[in-house]
Amino acid sequence: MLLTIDLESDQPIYLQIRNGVIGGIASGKLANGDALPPVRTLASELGVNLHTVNKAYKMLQFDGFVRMVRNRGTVVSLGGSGRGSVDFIEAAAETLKNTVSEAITRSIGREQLIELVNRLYDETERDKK
Amino acid sequence: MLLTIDLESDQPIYLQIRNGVIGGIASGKLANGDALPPVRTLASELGVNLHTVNKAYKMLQFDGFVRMVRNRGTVVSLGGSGRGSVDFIEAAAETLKNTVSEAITRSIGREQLIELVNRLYDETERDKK
DNA sequence: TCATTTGTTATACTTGTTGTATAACAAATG
DNA sequence: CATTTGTTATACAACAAGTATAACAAATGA
Repeated sequence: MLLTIDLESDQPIYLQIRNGVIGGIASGKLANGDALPPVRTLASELGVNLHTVNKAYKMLQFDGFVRMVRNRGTVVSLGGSGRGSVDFIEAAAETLKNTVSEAITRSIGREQLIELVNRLYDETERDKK
Repeated sequence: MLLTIDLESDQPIYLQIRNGVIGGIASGKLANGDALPPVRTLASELGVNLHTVNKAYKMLQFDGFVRMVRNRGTVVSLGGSGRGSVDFIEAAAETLKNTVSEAITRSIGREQLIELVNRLYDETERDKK
């Protein structure tokens, strides 16, 4: 199974799908040119509605991870247009800002967060190439 | 003004208030024992409803940042009980996981994210002590 | 004693988001 | 010409966010 979702999660299903695909690309399980399952197929496998998968795919397309072509399917397609890496860094800074603030109030030093970042890189890239 | 909020943000107002207070503590603008404005006062200053502020304060209390006492107000109170630092690290890992995945797909190396973490620590702690 | 302050609780309403359910449409393929 | 696959359009239910009011409870101070 390419993806699993957690209906109990506080994270919306369509975001879980989106993030799962991005995780698959990051870990090398999905490579440029690979086809994703058709929206109806994945929806059926996950037990959710077609629109929920479609929303995730469209977001991935908007962010430049895939291309959707009617009748041909949805294919991993990096390097095209889409939301740029500059935008990403800014968004990441916004997210991390809160994490850092809370870490400081809990006396968690930067070394610990940096160690966490390193660990997550290692875990994600472990099986890659 | 202790806090500013952005009504256009995709982040809920009560979270902006919560995060703003945590940011104030992290940066030293708010110290242990400092009183926060009464819910009605802050609500009026921000132009939002009393319940929105109350929700933020309750969350801060739940996470161990403040104590609310009827008729006495809401006071910064670190070090008590509340959600622990272990929980925080786990939550941070969950959040960072997606950021790291997306960074990898965009060929953003760990050095860049680590640099970002360092920058955010510096900016937050700049005026502290 | 009594008004004030401050958090607490309760009810109701509006708006937007998430997710489902159906159906039909459009283009490429075999 | 049927099939596949994404697209578009409604409609509906459930929930979250935010507002609006009102009343309650406990401590403080005049």
